[in-house]
Amino acid sequence: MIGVNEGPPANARRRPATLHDVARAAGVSYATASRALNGSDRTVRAENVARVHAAAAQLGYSPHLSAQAIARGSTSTAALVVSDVDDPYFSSIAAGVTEAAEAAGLIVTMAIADRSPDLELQIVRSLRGQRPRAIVIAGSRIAGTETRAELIDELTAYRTAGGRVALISQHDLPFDTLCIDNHGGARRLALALAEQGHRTFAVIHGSDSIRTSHDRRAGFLDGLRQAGLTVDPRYSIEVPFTRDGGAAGARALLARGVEEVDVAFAVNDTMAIGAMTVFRDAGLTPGADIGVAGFDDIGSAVDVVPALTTVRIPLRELGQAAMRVALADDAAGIVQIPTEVVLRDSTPLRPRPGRS
Amino acid sequence: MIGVNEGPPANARRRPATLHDVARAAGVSYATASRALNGSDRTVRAENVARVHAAAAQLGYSPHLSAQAIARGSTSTAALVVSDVDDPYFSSIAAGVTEAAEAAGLIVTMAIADRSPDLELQIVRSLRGQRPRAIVIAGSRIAGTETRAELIDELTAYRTAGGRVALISQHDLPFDTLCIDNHGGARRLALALAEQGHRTFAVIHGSDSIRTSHDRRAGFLDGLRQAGLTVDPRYSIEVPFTRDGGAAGARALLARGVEEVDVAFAVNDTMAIGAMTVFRDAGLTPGADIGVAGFDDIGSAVDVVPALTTVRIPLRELGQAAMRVALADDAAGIVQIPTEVVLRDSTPLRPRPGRS
DNA sequence: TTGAAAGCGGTACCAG
DNA sequence: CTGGTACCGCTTTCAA
Repeated sequence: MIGVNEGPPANARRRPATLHDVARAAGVSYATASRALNGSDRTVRAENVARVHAAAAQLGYSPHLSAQAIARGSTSTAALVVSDVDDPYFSSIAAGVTEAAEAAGLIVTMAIADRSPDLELQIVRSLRGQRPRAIVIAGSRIAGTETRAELIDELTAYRTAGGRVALISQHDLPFDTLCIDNHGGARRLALALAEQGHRTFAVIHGSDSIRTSHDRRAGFLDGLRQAGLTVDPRYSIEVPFTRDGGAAGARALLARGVEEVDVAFAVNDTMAIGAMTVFRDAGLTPGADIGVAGFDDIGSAVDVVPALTTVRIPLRELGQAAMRVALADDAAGIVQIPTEVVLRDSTPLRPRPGRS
Repeated sequence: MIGVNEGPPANARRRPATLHDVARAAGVSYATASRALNGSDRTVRAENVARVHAAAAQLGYSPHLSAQAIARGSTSTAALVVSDVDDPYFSSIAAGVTEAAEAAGLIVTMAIADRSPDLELQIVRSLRGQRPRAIVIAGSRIAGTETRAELIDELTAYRTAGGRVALISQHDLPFDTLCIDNHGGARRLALALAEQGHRTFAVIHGSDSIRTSHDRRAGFLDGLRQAGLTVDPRYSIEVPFTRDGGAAGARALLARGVEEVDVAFAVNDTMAIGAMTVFRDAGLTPGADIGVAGFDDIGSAVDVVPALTTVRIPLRELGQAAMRVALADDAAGIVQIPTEVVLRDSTPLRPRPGRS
């Protein structure tokens, strides 16, 4: 068939076939082979196309993407930065981002910033070298970080060079941003709970320097205020923004006496779930003795018992939207992602009897 | 300072700075700039190094990784293929893989095969063009897939060209593979449950064409056999290998009558959790009226109520090990990843009273 | 220690 | 429609 019979034994470690090899094997010129294989406008005789493809298959040719990138001046890569894939919040977003990227024919490069602004900056720097078509960053920006300015510089340089960036939930940076309506969602949650008759609340939250935590807490308090209610400062507990933080918050709450509390609102679902476990271990039945609510609606929110009342964020869609915004030609500015209150069994329909 | 003052307005869309620009700005030659910035052996006068670095910073220079890759003949990328990131099993693995890759200074490219062997093949093909240093594939291979041979071809070509591959849990392919001890883990689980006094079991499993499901079921039956027990075929239920599949399995079980069943073993945790929810909705208390056990020990296994008895796989470590194996110089063959039975509250310490 | 220049694998323009 | 060839951005001999 095709004349390829020189070379070392079949399974030796061998330099991958180049376009040159393919062209020679097919008996056509370099340029023709290129056109037949990856050319945009096909002006190659059918017979030659066939020969080239046959040769390529025979040789196991795979176009060198880096070489293409350099020759074409653009890559087929998009980059994603998350704080931690092994967290349902981020993994759902990552799934969405990846879907949208693959739909656009892009390979996605993922980096994990491990909740460290320093690492995040370093990652963006190194990612920039890849010349991805877009960079999507999902993470909980920490207020007043020193690296903020440097991150902005880096992203600005990237964008100036033609790159596109989209941020998830880091409002205050000058780039297209998808904002979750943390404040509004938490506010509506508070109103819904007040409507159910709950009167006494605890808030288990992270540091106010974590914007997300701050906004959710503020929104919740706002909602309560709207309903003519407040939270006793004793019941406002700051802990790490994690499952174990939520558990610690619940323990702190127990120590301060929890008889009065109708509902403990934890600013994210994993914290709420951690808290629920602690309450249960202390002999309380969540949803009966004490209500618990979270935020995010991660997958397992429906699998815990009782199912968790929360504020739903369409995480996967959010990820998709982020990549689409990044890839779009025109700037999107701030895109608000709506949230939705989901009342489940972890907050009883009525507060415990004997209350006002 | 450094003489850069031609060019369009500052924030226009501008071609990213090249090494050439940097060299000119620093007043040194192209080669010197290269050496100062990314050269391995530094034989550049300190003063020039400083000038070059200053110019690079000034210009926001970022080395073009594709160009480096092509010039050096090797990339700084590793690739990961998973079935679905938005699944705690895979996201934990992905976290581990990424950790190990970043530790090795590699950027990771992640693709999602969506549990489709076709897509998986297509992904590997396209990934090969990236010339990653290693490809790690985590997915549940489906027996007798037509694409199997093509996948082997593709990976073989990749490896022949100097690439390294590691597979997670797809025993029968001729590449380094990390195998989870599914059979052994399930067997030991069965023995442990038998030891607790349980006698009647149900198995909720996926299609036998899913290797993982098959092995776990077989192992479980083996363990029971060792304990002189069997599973009534009526209680062996085939459903999709997903959470909803588990739920469906539980419903089927309820329809067949569940009074006799001491423990329902679902071949993975998400299935078990789905089943547990169905049992509860049917008025049964998991862990009291019926035992439930799973496999994997995903993060939420401890947060469901009752906490789930399962077989623990060190998922994150598994991911790390996979990348390390892939990156290592010498072939590892088959690496067995041990599993560990974890008895929790979802399987009561003793079977219900009134049983033998 | 430095500069010039030959690649690396492809793309795309320009004549034939 | 096809072949020749000038790049793309960077690394790395090879001389100077």
